[in-house]
Amino acid sequence: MHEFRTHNCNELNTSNVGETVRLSGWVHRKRDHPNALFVDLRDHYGLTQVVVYPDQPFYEQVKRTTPESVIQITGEVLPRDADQVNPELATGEVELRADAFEVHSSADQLPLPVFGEPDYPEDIRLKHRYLDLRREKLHKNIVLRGQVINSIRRRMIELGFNEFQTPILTASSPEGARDFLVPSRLNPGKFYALPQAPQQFKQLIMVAGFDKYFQIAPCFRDEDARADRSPGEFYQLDVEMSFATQEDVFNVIEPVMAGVFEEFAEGRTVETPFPRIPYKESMAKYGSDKPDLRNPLILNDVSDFFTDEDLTGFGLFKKIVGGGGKVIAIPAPKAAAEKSRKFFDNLDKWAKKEMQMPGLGYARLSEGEDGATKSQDPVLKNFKPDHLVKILDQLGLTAGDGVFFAAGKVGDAYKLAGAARDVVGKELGLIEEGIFKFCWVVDYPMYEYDEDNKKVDFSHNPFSMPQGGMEALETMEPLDILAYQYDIVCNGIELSSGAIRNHRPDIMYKAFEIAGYDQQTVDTEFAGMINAFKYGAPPHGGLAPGIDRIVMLLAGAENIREVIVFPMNQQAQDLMMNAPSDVESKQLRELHLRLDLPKEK
RNA sequence: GCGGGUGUAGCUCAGUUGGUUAGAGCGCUGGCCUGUCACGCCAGAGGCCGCGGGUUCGAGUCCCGUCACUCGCGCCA
Repeated sequence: MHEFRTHNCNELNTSNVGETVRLSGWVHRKRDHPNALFVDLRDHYGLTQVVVYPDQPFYEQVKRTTPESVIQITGEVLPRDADQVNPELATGEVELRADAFEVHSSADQLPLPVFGEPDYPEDIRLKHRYLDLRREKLHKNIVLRGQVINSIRRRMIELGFNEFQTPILTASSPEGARDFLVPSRLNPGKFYALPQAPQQFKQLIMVAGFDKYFQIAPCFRDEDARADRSPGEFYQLDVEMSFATQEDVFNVIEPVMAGVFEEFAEGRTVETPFPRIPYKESMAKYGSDKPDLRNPLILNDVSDFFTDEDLTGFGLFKKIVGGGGKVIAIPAPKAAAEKSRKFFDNLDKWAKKEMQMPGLGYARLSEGEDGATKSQDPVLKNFKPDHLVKILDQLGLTAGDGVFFAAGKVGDAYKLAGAARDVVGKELGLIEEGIFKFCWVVDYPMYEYDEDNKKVDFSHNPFSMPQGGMEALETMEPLDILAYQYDIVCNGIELSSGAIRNHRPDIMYKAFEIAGYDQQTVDTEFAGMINAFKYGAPPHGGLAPGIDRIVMLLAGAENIREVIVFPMNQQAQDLMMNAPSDVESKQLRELHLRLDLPKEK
């Protein structure tokens, strides 16, 4: 007989009755009765009920065994009487009678219970992650993560992609997010950077002629966390292919994404094909470049209705529009009829508090004595009747409906409107459930105006090919130039960003020139890549869907920590391993570093 | 860096207008119970009410500060 176990805890059934077997696992629950002590024994696979009778010499010892201790039971598999079968359990038709008992490891009082699935404090969960990971939901999420990655890998290999590993210690890049830096011992004063993504490497792999590449790649960015963004590190399905148009990339990746989601959908619908939404349209309709298409609400630019105060009797919005701003309406169908005034006031409060905006206007629509739709709320109260009919007509709203107004500078107004669209949709219960709604967001602008530095800068990825190529760069207004740049969005979560790359040195220099970088800067900052492109580079493109977010969606998790085995907290600390930590001064000396810490408050 | 929320027993939470000895469930310890499977019943142990200051005759409760966790903003080519 095996030293530890002959079966796992999800395995025994009526066919094993009469066999003498051995199980090892954790003490999940105990139920103490005068005639018998029941122990639910748990391992990775499941639960088995062990019954210990009082005539056993180890009876008292088992009774005193603490939950989560690791024990081993050897004994005979017994059938259960029909009225004692537990249909919830795979092993519920049998139980294991303990004839021998051994403790592998006994557990102290637990900082958090394993049994049950209520919420526990995040810091305790993270500090004792190994306990948290024993809990059913989290354990399942992590197993799912492994399965999703296996499925992705299988699909990519079947499509002829080659998986390579790229360096973890690489060079800092001036573009993009803040780098994690690693000091070089052998090169005093110089630093490696952890890759924000294997961006340049994958393009060089194309230049090297490997044609199709993928990698489940670790990426490192020293930026602050969000619910769907872990601090520090995350994984991407990094993909690049040669001689590929944007259409080719879509045709390869869409079935992979849809396939993976279908494989793990468990009854949820995956809508295909993914609609394609130009960036501009996405901003106008959803106030976001990651629209949640489960939400039926569509934004409406009503700025023009507020230009004439004689028609509106409302000066505030006129002022905003006159100053180049926008007034964006968020319809709230049936809200006036079904929700109280508090609902509307709370959204205004939310805009002020959470979004740190001046406020969110609203109007509730009701039927007046003459049968016409009216509003007693400030924004629409003094509208001339004809004018009111026009704006309500454009909004498609009538008595019983509500409407919110986000007003301000163009960027602010759409940002607030987009966020409000999410909140209103949720509050009104309009978000479709049990479905994955994907889209490609396409035609991102190549450049944007950087208000901070008062200059034109790349809006996304400087290595993207501008639509129209060199001619566009030479003839068009920079801010009007689009890029072959695309995102995959699912249920309002940005899953992936990608592009057809700029593989032509001449176009590259020109593109950087427009953003204010001279040729020499390009030559030094992107030396590896720009040099490579001078020796024959294939047209190529790719993308990089976020693995953690894919698993998060499939697991139905609200937070990305729920799909990461050992995540860090919001302050990018690993509470279990105590990272980051102080180091010995010897280590610093070897690295030629001296600390210059901020003064204690 | 900024804004919001939370912080009371090992864990989840309640705690009235500021008023006696701060409670419940789970867990723990002991006892009882003829087979449970979220077993049940009885008893017990367990509290720097996050921390520091203030107001007050009196603070878990009010005020100020601070810390921790978290959500968002900034940031994230």
